[in-house]
Amino acid sequence: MRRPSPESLAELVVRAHALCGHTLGEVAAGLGVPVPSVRRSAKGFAGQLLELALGAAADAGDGPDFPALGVELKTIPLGARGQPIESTFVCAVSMAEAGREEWATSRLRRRLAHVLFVPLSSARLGTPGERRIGQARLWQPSPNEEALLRADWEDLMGAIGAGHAEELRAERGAALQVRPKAASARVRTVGIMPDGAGRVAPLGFYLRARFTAQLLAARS
DNA sequence: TCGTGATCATCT
DNA sequence: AGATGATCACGA
Repeated sequence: MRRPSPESLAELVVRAHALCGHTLGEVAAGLGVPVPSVRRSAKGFAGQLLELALGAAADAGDGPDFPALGVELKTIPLGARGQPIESTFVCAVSMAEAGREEWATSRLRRRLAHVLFVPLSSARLGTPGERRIGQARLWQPSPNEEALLRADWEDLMGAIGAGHAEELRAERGAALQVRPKAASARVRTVGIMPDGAGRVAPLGFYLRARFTAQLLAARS
């Protein structure tokens, strides 16, 4: 089912471009993978199918999806007008270590160092199998983009590290935002309260749709 | 249980 | 309509 790993960036891009114009149903059939019939239960299906199709590592774990290339894979749902319509999950916030982590070695910076964005029609426009893949784009943050991400990251992690995670709203941040990221709203994990360690709701970093729209529009 | 893959459901 | 907060599936 899973294709072999690409040996170069060029090979990865060729493979991604070969998928352009095809539906998830077509790709799944080629790999012998069943397509979920219930949309509500199909969250994550697009990303996982493309991992198989492009030969991402089976257990990337904390590392990039393509370890040999240092590249991360992200799918981007597009609305009828071709614009991203959802934010993009990047990684979990290290709730317990928010005060000690540094930008240069941060999980978020590592994950966004080199990304293959694969746009595809939104799940809201059809069944999972009908979703159509678009033109992939390999991206690395420009100095400007990195400065923007860093400023947001330092602001948000600063607040979390100071014990203000519970007061953070999704409105905070220009390119990034933090939002709940858990199986349910009742989940708690070890984090930082104003007076020390405590139990807090886990958060995740997301790229705002208007930020991904800009980077997809920029010329390679 | 947590992190990664995301989208859903609802409120404004 | 767009964004926020909540939720679903899966593997280690």
